[in-house]
Amino acid sequence: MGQPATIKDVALHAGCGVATVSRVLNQSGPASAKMRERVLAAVDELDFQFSEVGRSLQSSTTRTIGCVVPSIENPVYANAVQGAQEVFLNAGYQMLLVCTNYNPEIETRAIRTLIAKQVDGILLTVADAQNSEGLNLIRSRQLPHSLLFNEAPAGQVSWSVGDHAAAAMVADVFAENNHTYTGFLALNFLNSDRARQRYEGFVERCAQNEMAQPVLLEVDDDGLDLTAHLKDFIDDHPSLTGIFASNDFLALASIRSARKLSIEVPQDLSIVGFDGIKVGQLVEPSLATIETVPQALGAGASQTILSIINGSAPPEVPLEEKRFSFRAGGSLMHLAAESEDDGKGTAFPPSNDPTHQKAKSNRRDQDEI
Amino acid sequence: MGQPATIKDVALHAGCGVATVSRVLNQSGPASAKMRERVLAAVDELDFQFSEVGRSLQSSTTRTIGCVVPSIENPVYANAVQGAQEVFLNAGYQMLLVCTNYNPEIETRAIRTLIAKQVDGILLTVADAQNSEGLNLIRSRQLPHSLLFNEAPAGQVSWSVGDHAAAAMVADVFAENNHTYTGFLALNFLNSDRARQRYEGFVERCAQNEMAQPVLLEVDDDGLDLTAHLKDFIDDHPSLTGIFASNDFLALASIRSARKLSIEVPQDLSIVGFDGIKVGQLVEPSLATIETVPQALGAGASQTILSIINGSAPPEVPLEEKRFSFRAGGSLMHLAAESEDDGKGTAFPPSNDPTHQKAKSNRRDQDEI
DNA sequence: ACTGTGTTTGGAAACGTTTCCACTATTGGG
DNA sequence: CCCAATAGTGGAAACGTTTCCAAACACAGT
Repeated sequence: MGQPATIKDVALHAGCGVATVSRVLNQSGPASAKMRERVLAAVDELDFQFSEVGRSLQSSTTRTIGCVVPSIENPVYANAVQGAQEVFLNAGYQMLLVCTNYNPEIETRAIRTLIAKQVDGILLTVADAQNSEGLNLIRSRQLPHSLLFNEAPAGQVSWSVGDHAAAAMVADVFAENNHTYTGFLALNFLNSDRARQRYEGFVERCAQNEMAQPVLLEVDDDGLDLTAHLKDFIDDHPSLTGIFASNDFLALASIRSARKLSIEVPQDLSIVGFDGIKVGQLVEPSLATIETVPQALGAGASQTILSIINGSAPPEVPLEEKRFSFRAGGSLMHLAAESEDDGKGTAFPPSNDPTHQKAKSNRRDQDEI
Repeated sequence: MGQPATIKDVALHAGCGVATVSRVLNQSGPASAKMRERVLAAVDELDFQFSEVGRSLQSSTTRTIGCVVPSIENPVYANAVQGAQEVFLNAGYQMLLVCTNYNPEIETRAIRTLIAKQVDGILLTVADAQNSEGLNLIRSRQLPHSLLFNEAPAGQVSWSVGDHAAAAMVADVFAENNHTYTGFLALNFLNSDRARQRYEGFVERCAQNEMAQPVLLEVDDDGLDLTAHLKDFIDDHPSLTGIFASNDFLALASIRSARKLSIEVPQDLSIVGFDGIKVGQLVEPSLATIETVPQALGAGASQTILSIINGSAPPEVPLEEKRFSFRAGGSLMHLAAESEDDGKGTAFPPSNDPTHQKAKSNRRDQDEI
């Protein structure tokens, strides 16, 4: 059998018109028992299956959603995409996935192709939400869509972590633990508006907490060897007691580099990460970090799109408190009240990590440590 | 503007026939300069873009590839999918992604839908390659496809790690380090033919190396708390000196559980993982593991599909030696030649991990440790 | 001026589906 | 026994594209 059977072949085989076949198979109209049987037999015989392409042309709907993210090597995006995929699949949609590698050109081209393929909606994380050609295309075609991880420009919906506030929470945590001199460690600072927002949130709140202005350390290579960078950084800023890494991998790499430099974490240096990836809880010391819920964000954004498509009420974006929380961990140390530059404070008992403990900005949840 | 413009609208606007528009835009035939200009102006005016749906119907090609994997939360699959996606995108194809969650029913339904959508090829990792309804559908339609991570049944191509041989290498490594009593730790043993093959390869080579028959420990929950399991396991088999975990997350979780039970890794217990995920090198002790190249496998499998589509020569699947290697790490200890059950052997210097070092089956590459 | 060549052009069919509409049986009631 | 409903059926148009083919046109050489 060469080409797959079409509805015409079935009609021919069953000795009826194509309309009848369509009605029987879609149960969309009357059909005698006799006809139904003959059609079903022919379908069975020919191994017939409707072509969604023909169907799409006629119905101008493809049951397909586009999904554009920077990368799925990052477990945060992987989780979000997985959550989205699941929601879509349950609703009878499949997902076209494009990874842009933070490259705006790929981003634009991909979105253009998705539009040409007439996807019913697009879920996307763009490099820069303020200035995205692809996003403009989507908007001008009024295609159902939702932003994910991007802060929405105006009064638009967006399923983002709340990077600004989360980073501010990190500043609070540092303050509660008497850290004054901190650094901010970022990768890909230029390409990502998310890293920038974390930086801003952190800096602002540090100022409010009367801490020193955080020092920015920007690394460019994706490799894991931060040792040289870290050494320079510490040498230049010897009074530093804590580093906020803009994601957990950077945080883990910092811990490892510190170890190589004989800097003890957390005794000599505290590290706080961002994202809350799974392995953070498996390592020693466990990683203090901002825990996020990427899967829930992905699922929520998908539901937003689905509700736009079928005109139902879109889900509410949860409050910030539901989107992130501080996860305590052994990589952060509580300093003595009068912070010393070289402050070896209270020993941190190993393997003591009250996982998933929340910090409210104005309380000191870490007291018992 | 309500509905998007079609080629007819453009023709009308430019005062010509649709054939001319098609020729101009596709540069697929002659057109006078005047006509070209008018058409281009109309396109600009109407913001016209071809509909891939109409095009697909006419050309019976969709420039879309289906990709079916168990999950992308697992970084191994995430890497592979990313590698595949990149190759496809460069070749002008987009990728429909479905995650099956190891559920054969979802797998079958997804493949059926992909076929209906007339994808030009399918890249897939099935739960059980010997017995996959979806795979049979694909085969009977002669759709270009390639297996990924599955061992191919007969003389078919398959981009797999070589689980059997890789697990055998782990047995060799244990033997070279004088471990005799080992255990095999698996998650999802029932749903995955990959875990089974690793187990078999490990068991067979252990026998060849005159080691004891490995003890099987199967865990079912995806949570990270192996402590109870591990305690029972060690209590039941006190002579155990090494555990082969069927993936790196399990290995890391084991290390953490061991720490909670005051079992020192590697002094009291050696752990070897499988996959070679990035974080394995960031933790202390660093994880001894089988390093794999998921991205390369994903890319290779994609190229296989593309070459089937356009009739060119398919790429060769690399030799097993290129697909995995042993990565030494601090979680594996070299025991004294006469292995003792409680053998506290030579101390393992912390932070000594010759990363990415290969072990040939018949040599003792670990000598210098 | 007219034929022959070569270049542009547009009409129409085809791809696989759904759906409207008109047509033919079938049935029930008078 | 006839008429009016009604259930069942199939032809045809439409969706947006490409491509075949015939028609129209321009132009050079006689």
